[in-house]
Amino acid sequence: MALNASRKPMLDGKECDTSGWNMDNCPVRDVIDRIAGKWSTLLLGALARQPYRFGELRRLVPDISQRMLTQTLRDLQRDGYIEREVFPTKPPSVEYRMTDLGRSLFEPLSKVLQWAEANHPSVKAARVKYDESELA
Amino acid sequence: MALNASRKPMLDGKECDTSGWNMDNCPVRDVIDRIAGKWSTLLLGALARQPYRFGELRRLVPDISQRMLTQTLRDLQRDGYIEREVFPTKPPSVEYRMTDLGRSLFEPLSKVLQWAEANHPSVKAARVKYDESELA
DNA sequence: TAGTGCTAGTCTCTTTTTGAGACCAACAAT
DNA sequence: ATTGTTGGTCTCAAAAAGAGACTAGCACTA
Repeated sequence: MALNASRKPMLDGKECDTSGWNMDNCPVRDVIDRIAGKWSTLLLGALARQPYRFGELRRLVPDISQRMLTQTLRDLQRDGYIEREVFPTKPPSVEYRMTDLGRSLFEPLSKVLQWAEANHPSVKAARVKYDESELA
Repeated sequence: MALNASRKPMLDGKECDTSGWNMDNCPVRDVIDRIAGKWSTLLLGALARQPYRFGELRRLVPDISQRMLTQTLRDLQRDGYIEREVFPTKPPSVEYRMTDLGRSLFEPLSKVLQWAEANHPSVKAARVKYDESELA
């Protein structure tokens, strides 16, 4: 197959698809960069099921540091995906729960998660194949 | 609203949903952690449209360093989402194109991207609201 | 024929991000 | 009196990412 020499921009009518992504005026990056963090989807997945308290989330995701848990929760809250409520119990307890916006996001996001679970074997196979061809 | 005191695990039948996410035996994290990178979705979005060469991608995403472009492309290739083909032209040129697995992933992923574009105003509004309540 | 530019990277250095773990105050239970 | 629990913050070390110089071989130009 030859290298496509006549490479035109190919703006195929769909302006809202991936056609306007050249620079940083792109709103998609602004949103995606936040939910693309290492822990964001994980916490969103947990809170999509039910509300959790800080310590519960920490126990649920054992390999997250308190620092990143605090920070990620704050970022998710700032973007409006989760809510934070403080209860005046003896040691004050804090509950995190998903907002409507968060649930609306998690709908398409969960599809990606389901894809990941379903296609994990294919990805692992691709890695093995790549690594074998590399060490040659 | 009171703090939900009787907090049972609430394994509601759906085992494949977000119920098995407690530890690192989770295959979802293994897949998601790779496509959750800062540049992964961006490059996937570009290559979903058409194949591109290294320099073209660099020009398309001006604020990525060559280092991260190389590395991200390699990671995406290793997981089987994209292919790399070298053409023996005078200065050798390299073309990157999406695989069937990559296209299969991009189907649900593009839904999240569409969500991001559609709900960008809501997210920006949530940020403003949060920042205002913080500086108080 | 010397100079310049193009290709797709790599190498090194600096800056940013993340992780590990100590520390906090108040109150409950032992 | 000590220990544990709450939801964090703070500091320091390690890892990751960004910036920019550098490479080789060939084409084009002056």
